[in-house]
Amino acid sequence: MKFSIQQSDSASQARAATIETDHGTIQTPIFMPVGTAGTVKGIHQHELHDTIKAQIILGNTYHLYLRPGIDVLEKAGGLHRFNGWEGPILTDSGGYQVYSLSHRRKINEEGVTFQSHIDGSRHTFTPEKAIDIQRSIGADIIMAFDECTPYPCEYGYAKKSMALTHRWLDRCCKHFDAGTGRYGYQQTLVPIVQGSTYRDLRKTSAEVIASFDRPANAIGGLSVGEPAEEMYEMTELVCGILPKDKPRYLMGVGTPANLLECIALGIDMFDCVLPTRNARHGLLYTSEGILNMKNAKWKDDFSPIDENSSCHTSRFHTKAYLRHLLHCKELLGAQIASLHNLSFFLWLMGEARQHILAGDFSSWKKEMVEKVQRRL
RNA sequence: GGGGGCGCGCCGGAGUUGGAGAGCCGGGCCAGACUGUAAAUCUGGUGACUCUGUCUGAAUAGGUUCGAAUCCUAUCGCCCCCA
Repeated sequence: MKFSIQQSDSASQARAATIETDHGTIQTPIFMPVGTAGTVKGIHQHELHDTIKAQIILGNTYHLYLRPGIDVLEKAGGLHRFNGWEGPILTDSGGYQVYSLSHRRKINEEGVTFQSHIDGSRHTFTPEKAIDIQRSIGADIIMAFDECTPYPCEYGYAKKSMALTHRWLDRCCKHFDAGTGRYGYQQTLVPIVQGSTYRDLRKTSAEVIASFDRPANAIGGLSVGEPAEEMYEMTELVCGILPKDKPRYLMGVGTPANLLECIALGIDMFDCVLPTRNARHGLLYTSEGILNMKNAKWKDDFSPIDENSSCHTSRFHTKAYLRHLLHCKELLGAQIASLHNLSFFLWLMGEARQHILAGDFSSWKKEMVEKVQRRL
């Protein structure tokens, strides 16, 4: 991985940069669509490439390990070959499932034993195993195995959990550095800052993570229910400690406004299920604001879904038609809405980059944050 | 034409065989939630009103009764059987 900054914003911590991987170059700031089970739900690979202009997508270690299974992915020649996405892939390590599936796992020093949400079978994920699985999946960017803590989280627990995540990181790095990629291209391990919403823990964690001196760094454990202001506060604090000359990835964030605010704090990479999940549930993000496409008021509104969209489909189809599809639970409704939201998120990142390069990011951001939060 | 059965909420079903109902389960409809995806999911609302309460309500109109969705009569509608 090679990180090059083209332009740093003078009025904020925002920067426009590139991340080079063996599967292509990523222009930052970037939003990475989430493809948990080897697919960005409802989106075809050619749409990811041509319409949405995705530059990198996610996969998930826990989910891909359970299905289709690592043996299948290895036989396929890795996830890129398996799903036909030729760009870069980042895999989450399963650390988020420690949080989201907390009622079906047990955690100890060695690792985490999950009881499968599919068939109830038990599977132990150690830091070493999480690395091995991600090696086999063939992700370009591999995440360290961590514990994503819930919110709210008691100070004592947050501190112990953070220390455990740090010890696991040490094991991840040793195991990763002792191995090699299976498919002939470079893989990069990225460590994750934890520490819940406590300033002193976040500071400590950021310092520890920075000291590992990996090619990129991530911030986890946020956007789990805390107020946005707390998320910004922690992000700002951590960005002030993580090295400037390496990409910073804020995991699981967020809304369009969250993305813009966090770009200003120095974040380069984001991922979030919001654009795809909310699309399936009828919520659309546009440059003019948020609209719930299922609302009765769109019943006979024959104007385009979003006349300003970079996505042809959103300019071609009407609100009334999309509302109809969503009400009927027609698959095409979820597809169109997902295509729209992801197109918007990627467009927004592209605009942010252009304004950083042009030197007017901060004024543009202020105006945009207000617009994207309006309810239409 | 004769005989039998059944009519309650926007729809379907359950239940009610003289005594408690704005009320069970689905669906629809109306809103809301969703942030490294157990999520095409989940939550709430859905008679009216002057709304912490009050009123109306079991096809329609009468009747019996202390009391009727329940019993009786008529009318209307739907379903089944016979001709």
